[in-house]
Amino acid sequence: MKELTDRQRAIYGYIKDFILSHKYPPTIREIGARFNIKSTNGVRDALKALEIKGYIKKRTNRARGIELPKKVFPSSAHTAHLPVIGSIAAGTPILAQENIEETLTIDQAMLPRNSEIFALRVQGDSMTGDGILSGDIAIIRMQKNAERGQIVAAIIDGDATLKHYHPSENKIELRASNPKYFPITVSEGEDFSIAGILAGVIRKC
Amino acid sequence: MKELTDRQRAIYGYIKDFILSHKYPPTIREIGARFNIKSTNGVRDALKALEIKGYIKKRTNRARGIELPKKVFPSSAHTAHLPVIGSIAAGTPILAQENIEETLTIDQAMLPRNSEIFALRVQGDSMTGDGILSGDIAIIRMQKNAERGQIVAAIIDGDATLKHYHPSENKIELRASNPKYFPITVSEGEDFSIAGILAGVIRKC
DNA sequence: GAAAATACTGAACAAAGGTGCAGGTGTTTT
DNA sequence: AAAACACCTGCACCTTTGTTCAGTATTTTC
Repeated sequence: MKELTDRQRAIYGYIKDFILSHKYPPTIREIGARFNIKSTNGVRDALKALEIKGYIKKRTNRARGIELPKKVFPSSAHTAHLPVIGSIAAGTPILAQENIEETLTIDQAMLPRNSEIFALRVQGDSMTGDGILSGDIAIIRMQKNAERGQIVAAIIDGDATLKHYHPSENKIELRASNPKYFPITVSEGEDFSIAGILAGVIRKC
Repeated sequence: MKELTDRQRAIYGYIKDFILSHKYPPTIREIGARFNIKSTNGVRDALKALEIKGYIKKRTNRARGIELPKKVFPSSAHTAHLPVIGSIAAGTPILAQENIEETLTIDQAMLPRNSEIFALRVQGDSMTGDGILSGDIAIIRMQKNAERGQIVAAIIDGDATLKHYHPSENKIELRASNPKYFPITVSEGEDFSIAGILAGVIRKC
């Protein structure tokens, strides 16, 4: 990649920061205002140079048409944004907007591929035996079924809870890993479903 | 936050995905084209509803003027890349290239500010009492000193280990949180140092 | 059963924002 | 010395894009 002049580097940096913080590119006139360039054409010359040198791309005749090549955002290629669910509002789908507490960005290497993921803030100490503490964020791979013994995010009566899954002939046992809690037994037909299985844990100390 | 109608949710999802993949918001006409809405006003009604319900914001009279609240769209500027240390090669600084196993990208919200960070792959079950299992990645904030009881990454004889820090007058006790391990006692002058204190834990199941 | 909200069509208009042309002044390269 | 480049002014023009007005039909809410 060709060297930039000081002026070009400053303008390029402004564009990059602008897109990162605003989520949309600046207009030619906005760039001009920032650098005291009175004519739109002054900016266009700079953009032309940046495009020739491969730092930006332009969609012609499009408002806010500056694009950066993907490699400028290394993270976006290898990171995933996943919604963190606090509690689940009764009767809503898990990923409904009102359940989303915040969004977390993590490395895709941390996640299983080709699957839908969300994160659940853990409340309570029922799973301390598996190293899952209250306040941890559990990463959940969405799936409707689970195998015996796996840790599942189960929805019971509209509340989400992490437990070991132990199905038997006509009922399902959900076991905590902290011995002070008794297993929960769910009969078929009760308001119960599996939201997904545990794929990871994140804790901020 | 108010419930969305199916139509509104679909349009909202399109806007979100569009911004995520393009780094700029769609125009009213682009949304209309996607949903076969022939009049710009059909889209505007939907956007008006989304704005009233708090899902989007609009910059009036601005091209591509749809914005999402921050929590929906974490900026990729807010991610950090941190080196993951497996074992520590004898006599090398922790962050020496040969110690770095891989690099992890995580949300800066997960990290303490204004401090140097690295990550350590945990070996062994000595800290299970604190929910730290073998294979977990411990996030360490680099600092030379620690307070009594904190979990520190300690370097003893060139090996890194996580333990509770319990200094006394002329020796330092490093305690595991798994009762099957005895405390390690280090006298002053031994080859011992604190690499940092525990700031987080990440586990891939 | 009326009022409000949802979900559009269609047309016209206005502001925002990109493009093109005609220059100008230095500095660097050939 | 000529050519090329970096960096700029000023203005006109035109496309893109947001806004407004008028109207229709259906569903939801009170």
